Amino acid sequence: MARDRNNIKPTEAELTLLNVLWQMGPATVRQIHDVVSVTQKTGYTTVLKILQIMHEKTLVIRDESNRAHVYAAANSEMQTQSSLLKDLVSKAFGGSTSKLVMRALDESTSQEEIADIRQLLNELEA
Amino acid sequence: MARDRNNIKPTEAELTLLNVLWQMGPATVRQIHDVVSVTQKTGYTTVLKILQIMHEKTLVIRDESNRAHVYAAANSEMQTQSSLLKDLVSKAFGGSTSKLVMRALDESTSQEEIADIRQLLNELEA
DNA sequence: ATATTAATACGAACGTAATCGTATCTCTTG
DNA sequence: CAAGAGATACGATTACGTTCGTATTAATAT
Repeated sequence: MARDRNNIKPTEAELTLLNVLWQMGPATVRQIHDVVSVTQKTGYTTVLKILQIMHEKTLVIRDESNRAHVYAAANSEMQTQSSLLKDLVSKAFGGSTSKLVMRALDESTSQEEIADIRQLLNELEA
Repeated sequence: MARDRNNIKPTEAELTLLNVLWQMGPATVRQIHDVVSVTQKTGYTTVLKILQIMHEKTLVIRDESNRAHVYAAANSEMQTQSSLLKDLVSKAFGGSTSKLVMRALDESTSQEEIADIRQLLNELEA
C-alpha cells in the first residue's frame, strides 16, 4: 500500500518553509527567502532547492505560469500538525494520545490555556 | 552556550532502543537486540553500534564492569517525552503548547481520556 | 594452553538532508 | 536585438543516520 501523500513527514528545513507558506499564503522563492533570511542565514538557492524537492514529494504545489514560480503548501497546517502528532504519539508515547496531552501540560500552562482546553473537552463530549 | 545534555534529541533508531531500555531497565546489547529483533530485522552489530553512538552522545550510560556492557537510559522517559514535545511545539505549533494539545484531541478521544485530562487540569489550577 | 564462543571496536558503504556554486534560461529595457 | 537582471535547474559537497562485515579482544571449556 502506497504511503498517503498527506502523510509524508516534512524534514526540519521543509517544515520551516511550510511555516512561511502557511503564514504568507502562496509565495515566490524570493518572497519565501526574504522571510526566512530574517532569522536564518540560508542562501537563496538552498531555499529554491528545498522547494523543488518538496514539489517532487508533493509537499507543495507550484504555479509555473509566471517566470517566478509561485509555491503553496499542499496540505493545511492542521493536517500537517495532526500528522506530526500522530507520528510522535506512536514513536514516543506508546500510541496514547492522552499520555502525550498530559505530558504536554504542566505548571507553565496558563489559566487561559486551561480554560481553552476545558472548552474543547466540553465540545468533544457533546 | 553548550546544548543541555538532557536536551539532545534522539534519532528514530535511538528512540526505539530507548523505549526498550525504559521498558526493561538496564540491559545488555544481547538482551536489547533480542527484544528489538522480534519486531524488526535489525542486526546485532547495528544495535551495538547505535548504543555506542548513544553513549558518546550521553543518551545512555553503561556499566563496563562485566564483559557484556550493561546499558541504561541516561534520561527518564518523562524527560525525553517533554523534550520531544518542546521541540515539536516550537517547530510546528508556533511555540504554543495549548495549540498542540488542542490539535491532539479530537473525536477519537475517549470519555475516559477526557476525564483523565480534566483531572489533570484541575490539579494544575490548584 | 589452546580452541571455541561471544562480546566489543572499528571502518566502510549507503541513503537522505542540507547547502551552495555555477550553468542556463527568460524577461525587460535601453 | 543585445545586454543585464533575475529566475530556475542541476550537480557536487558535506553532514548525519543507519546498517553491517570484519577484526580484535576476552572468557570459558576441553
